Amino acid sequence: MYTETAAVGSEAPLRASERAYRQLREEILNGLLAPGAGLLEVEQADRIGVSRTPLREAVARLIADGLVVGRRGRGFEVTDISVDSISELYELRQALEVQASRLAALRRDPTLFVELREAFVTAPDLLDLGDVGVHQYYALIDQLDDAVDAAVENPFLVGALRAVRTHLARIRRLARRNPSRLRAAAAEHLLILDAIIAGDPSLAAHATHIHLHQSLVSVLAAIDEDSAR
Amino acid sequence: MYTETAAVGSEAPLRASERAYRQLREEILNGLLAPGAGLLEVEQADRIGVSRTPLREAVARLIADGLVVGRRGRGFEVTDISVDSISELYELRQALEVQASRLAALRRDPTLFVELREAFVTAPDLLDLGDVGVHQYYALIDQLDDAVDAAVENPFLVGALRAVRTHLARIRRLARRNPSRLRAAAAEHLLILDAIIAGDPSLAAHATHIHLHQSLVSVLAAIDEDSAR
DNA sequence: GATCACTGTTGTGTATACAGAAACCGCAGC
DNA sequence: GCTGCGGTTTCTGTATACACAACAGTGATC
Repeated sequence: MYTETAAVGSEAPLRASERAYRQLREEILNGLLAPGAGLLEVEQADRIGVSRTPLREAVARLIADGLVVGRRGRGFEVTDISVDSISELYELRQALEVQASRLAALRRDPTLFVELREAFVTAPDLLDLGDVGVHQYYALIDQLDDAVDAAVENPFLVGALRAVRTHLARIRRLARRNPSRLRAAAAEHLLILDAIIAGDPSLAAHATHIHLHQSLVSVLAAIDEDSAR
Repeated sequence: MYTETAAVGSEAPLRASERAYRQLREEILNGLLAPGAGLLEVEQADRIGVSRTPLREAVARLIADGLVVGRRGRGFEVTDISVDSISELYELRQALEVQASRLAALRRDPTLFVELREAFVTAPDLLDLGDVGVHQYYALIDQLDDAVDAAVENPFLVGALRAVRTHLARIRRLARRNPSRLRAAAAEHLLILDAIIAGDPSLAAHATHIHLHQSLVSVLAAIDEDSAR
């Protein structure tokens, strides 16, 4: 469920197992270690520069995260992403995010969300700024996620959401969204924010439902396009 | 280090780390290791009869399960269950089970659920049979859960549900339900089953929502009673 | 020419050794 | 009596050694 990551701010001398975990995780998420790639303990331990003991701990955490599966017999491999698994992930995501939005609308402190709303109003302009703008746009979404998480105040729910977002990050790499979708998404986010600010849980839930539906449709279309190309 | 391989025919020679994991998990779930109990690597490794290496792997998995938290500095401890955390868990559970019921209603093969329905019709009679009957009743609920899981056919969602059920098992120990609640629950389950059999996702969702609401109310009341006693 | 058995190699699973760090205890100082 | 400090002890984090199991390659047999 939630693999506790040590506090970020203080750069204490990182444990070897933590280093191995972060590096492998990073490499899996950004596609450097491709889905289905077979990994061997010794080989990876050697590469990362730690001994097998901490590497094993790292792999155990990755397995718990669902990023890696143990292989019958020998070694382990990076879990692969099928189109089916994307729809499945979104079914879970729907359930969690809808609930989160609902609870956020009930428990939010409006001030933070009002601020975020202002940012989202001007978000579409970011998309004219090229790659940097898109990056800022994604950062804004992360802020929204964080704000919702904080408002929800539920470790179980937030933990489950975090797990989903981990897998989502891999999917995002598969199908880069087009600007028109991002513009539409900004509008949808605005609607969700309005509902949360208004303290209307039902509206927040439905707005989130719609947003995720559109998101899934767009992701699947993008992947379809890519594979047809 | 010998593991009795031939003891049970179907049992493959269990790895030490797996043994340690199962034993610790079991002991946490049935309350033998109380919430907040502080555990030391060496001490536990010694007790279970494995070396520290596999024990550490087991503890890592327990942390991922959320049953255990690393302690600042030294050792680790069993996560404790507050009344707040029960409500929080149910907020997650709501989201997941409602979605699962909805999807089960869409995808179910009716035959299995019709069978289950028949069993649930006579379930209240089990409650007159004392402890054995109650046990059978719980087994029936497990069967329903399994049937829903199978029908949903979504590893992500089912995985999240499994995690929730793990924590649920601990809560069940805190507040044993009274027979009248179990009788009411049987009726609620019947409603859910009917909705799934009818292939009515919306009804299944709402029936599940209600069931879990009642379940939470009853659990909280039971705990309140116990603590007042 | 193909299949099977045997053996060498490689990799995992586990135990253990060692270093560094955090808690504990006692003592001195206020 | 309480608090701050240093030594001691114990525990964790990591590396390494070893045993067993799985795979691959070679040779023998049909």
